[in-house]
Amino acid sequence: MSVLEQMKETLKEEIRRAVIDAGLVHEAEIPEVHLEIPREKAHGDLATNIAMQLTRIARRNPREIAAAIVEKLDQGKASIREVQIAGPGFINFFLDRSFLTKVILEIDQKKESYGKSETGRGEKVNLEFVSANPTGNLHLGHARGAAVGDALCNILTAAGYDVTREYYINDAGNQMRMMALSIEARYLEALGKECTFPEDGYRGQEMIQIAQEIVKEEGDRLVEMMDREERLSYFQQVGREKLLAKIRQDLERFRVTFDVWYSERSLYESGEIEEVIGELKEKGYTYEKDGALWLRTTAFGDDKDRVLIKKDGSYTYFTPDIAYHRNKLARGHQRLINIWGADHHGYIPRMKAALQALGYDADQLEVVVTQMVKLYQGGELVKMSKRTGKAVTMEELMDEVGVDATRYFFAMRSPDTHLDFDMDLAVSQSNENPVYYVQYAHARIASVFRQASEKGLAASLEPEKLAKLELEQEYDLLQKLAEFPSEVAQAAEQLAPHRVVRYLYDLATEFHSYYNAHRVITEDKELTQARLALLASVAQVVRNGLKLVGVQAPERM
RNA sequence: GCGCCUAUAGCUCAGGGGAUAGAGCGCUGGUCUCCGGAACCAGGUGCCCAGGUUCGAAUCCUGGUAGGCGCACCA
Repeated sequence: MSVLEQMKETLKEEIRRAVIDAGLVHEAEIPEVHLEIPREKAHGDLATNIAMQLTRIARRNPREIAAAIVEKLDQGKASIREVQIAGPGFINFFLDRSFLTKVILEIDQKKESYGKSETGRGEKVNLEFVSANPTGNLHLGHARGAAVGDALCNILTAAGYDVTREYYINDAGNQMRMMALSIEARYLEALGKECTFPEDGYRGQEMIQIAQEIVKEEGDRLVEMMDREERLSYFQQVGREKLLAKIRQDLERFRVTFDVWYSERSLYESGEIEEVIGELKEKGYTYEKDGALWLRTTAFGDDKDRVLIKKDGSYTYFTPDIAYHRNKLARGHQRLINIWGADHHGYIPRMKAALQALGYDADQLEVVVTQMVKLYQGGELVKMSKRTGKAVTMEELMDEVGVDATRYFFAMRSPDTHLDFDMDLAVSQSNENPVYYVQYAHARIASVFRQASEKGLAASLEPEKLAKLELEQEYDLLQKLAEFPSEVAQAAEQLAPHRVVRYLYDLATEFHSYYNAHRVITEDKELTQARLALLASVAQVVRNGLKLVGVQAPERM
């Protein structure tokens, strides 16, 4: 637990005790004590609304209640410098400044671990994201999913969850055949043979490229292959490998890696699909109609029942997916988190229904839906079309915008905002671009340290020296640094990576403001050493925070 | 028609029961003998509409309106 968290716990306990001592209400009636950081600095470092919450039970006006509580409070116990009653009945606490310099020691001690917490208590969480079909390259929307998913994994891990990062490979089903047909057409085309492109084929450039590679590697020997099915199976196999390799390569460049790449096909091979159908039948949630096997998902709030086995005997996409989710749970994950694009959100109720039919709790599956991304370039909306395969690929995005800016821009917004991605802004190396603003804070500090070491100066952690940090802005910075672990924990609880980005931006703002107003390296050696210690802490937290969202913290830029 | 997401400043977005609703961009003016000006400081307008719950609503509920996305024996 961080120093701030410890202090808050102590203070909460102290408030509870004071409420009881004041004889306001019975112990069992006390609601949970909330401590919040007030927006307004004049309202102290921490505030509680407990007096207002108690109005109904204690049947007195909140300011009176607050006064009674304050009277019983032992201020020394929780590093409190001053207590005020304000507004409708808030109790505002002002912290003892010396307490806050402790955060510098804590950061120095924990280094890259500062920000971690135990709120997740080691709970096993499976986070599945991207999971794009191996039928083409990754695009804009996948990039958002990758940025959000990876940041969430990092944040949940930091908050003490045991996270498995997983990619589900849809390598079975119709789309794989379509992929093979598309490559076949491109292959024949590359050899100058007559062919018609399949109507719903994949028209992306990558298909042409793969076909050309195959021509290079195999020549025209596949044309001679008498058995077309055999040929298609070859294209399917090779296409899968090549496309998957490219996906993996793009993701790695984007700094995203997975613990598990789970193949849909393996569920066919292991018999788990048959198994799960058997289980659903056994539990009585299936029925036959029109030659198909249905799952009664309406029993769990879905709009309509869903087909498991089509009348041609094949499975719908849904069926292996049920087996897959069951598999993830069977592997010991208490919690499943999926990152899905908005175009799949209609799928959520049936998946939750299926899990309930299997006897699981609907809440064990949480789906973070990332809304659509609109790309703007030169002030114009960049049009995309799935049908023609014309779309901005993740690779192009990385080439043009860069990984840092792309990841920052996606992580910066709440997943459920409909995002306007301004490429000109993301590319611009100017003050308009928020990525550089945060990175610049880090580079600037690194620069100060280079200057300092030339002069033989280094940070000092001696309490007498740290006590020289007496400016209001230094105090604010220290407090901001102290909040970092709970910010991360909150981002984890709310599955909201943008909170971390927000925090970093605010921290950078406070730092830049401070840096502009005060010199770090001065004639006063002890003060210089103390300020260097403060800056080292800021740099460490910026680094740790950027790491969570997958953005680099440069020493120079 | 039904479902999900969204609606906050000119634009892009935070805030999601509490005290005077914030930030960036853009606009205007200012800071620089000094550690990196990709910086800092100052200045303006705003919670889609109507009801309801509450001591208190931008926040929760209901009903509208507008936009996005879904509504397959496709994946």
